Amino acid sequence: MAVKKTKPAASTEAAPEPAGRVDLGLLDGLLGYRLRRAQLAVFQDFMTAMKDYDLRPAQFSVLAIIEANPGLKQSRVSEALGINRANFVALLDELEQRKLARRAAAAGDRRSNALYLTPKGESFLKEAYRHLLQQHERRIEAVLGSADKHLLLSLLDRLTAL
Amino acid sequence: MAVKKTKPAASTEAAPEPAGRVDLGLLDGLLGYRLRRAQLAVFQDFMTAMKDYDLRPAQFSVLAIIEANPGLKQSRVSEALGINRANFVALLDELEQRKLARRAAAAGDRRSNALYLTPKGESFLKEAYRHLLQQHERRIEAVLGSADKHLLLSLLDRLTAL
DNA sequence: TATTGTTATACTCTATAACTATA
DNA sequence: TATAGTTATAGAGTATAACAATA
Repeated sequence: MAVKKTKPAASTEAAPEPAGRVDLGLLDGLLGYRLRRAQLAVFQDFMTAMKDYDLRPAQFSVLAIIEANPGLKQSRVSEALGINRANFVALLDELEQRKLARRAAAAGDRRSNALYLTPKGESFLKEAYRHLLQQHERRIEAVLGSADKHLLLSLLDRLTAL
Repeated sequence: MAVKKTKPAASTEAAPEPAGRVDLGLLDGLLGYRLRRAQLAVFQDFMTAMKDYDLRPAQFSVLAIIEANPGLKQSRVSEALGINRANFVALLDELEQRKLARRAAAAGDRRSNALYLTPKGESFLKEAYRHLLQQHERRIEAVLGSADKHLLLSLLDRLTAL
């Protein structure tokens, strides 16, 4: 972000700047390492785009699942996202306090909660998603292109089935 | 992993099992979500393969960087891996206690530590990596194939540059 | 007996501030 | 003044155990 230091000064004492690039060694061929770095970069970009909405990836995913499956039981939502049901409680509490989602009585099972978006939650999610497409996914397609993005998605799905 | 429940029993009361699959909704097209699921699956497989070595991904990455860049300063190692220098201290402490890596005086700067693998660390890393190739990367190539794995690596690199 | 939502708890990761010794 | 390593601390994310209500 700042001005690039050219640092051409040839000093007399041994080079104070260590060396050129750091060699990744064995890490270079490991898929997990490259996957992690890419995932961190994408999540960072996601959070930058959602900063004004105060929405983290996990929160967005909960809203998206509820929107697509209104009335789904709490346990099924957390399970679908791979979130421990105990940890899901506080996550949902916050969305409920923000009036984006709500817990309702589930038909036929008084132990369960059926989850729904509030009208505010519906419009909030739609607008957040629109913004996400314009900012975040747009930046991704700028470096990948549409064809390679879909190619990447299919490659990732094969890994998820590991 | 367990036996697949066929559950063909047609009960009289309304279907107790909610529905078929959960719809991912907006999540389906989001690259970040798919990336995260794939990364989690790959890290899980990595940890399974490294269970007997008691080596987590971050620990492996530190050993790999030091092996490829012996004598590199502590701050440069943590920086190369994107690990906060404050958090790197305990990580390195453990590797040093296990006699896999060591801190040495850096030539020309008494503030810095130069990092090296111990002979034990060298052979430990080599063996862990050999096992990783045989178990972990082998399973990955089984679902991806060599060509698609390299294709995936190049796609991921473009994202990391976001 | 088993399941749903919940609380409590602990352990890992990550992020920031501040100290020390050096530069 | 600035940097390298360190400590302390706080916040997320994640995992397990146990409880009450209900099935």
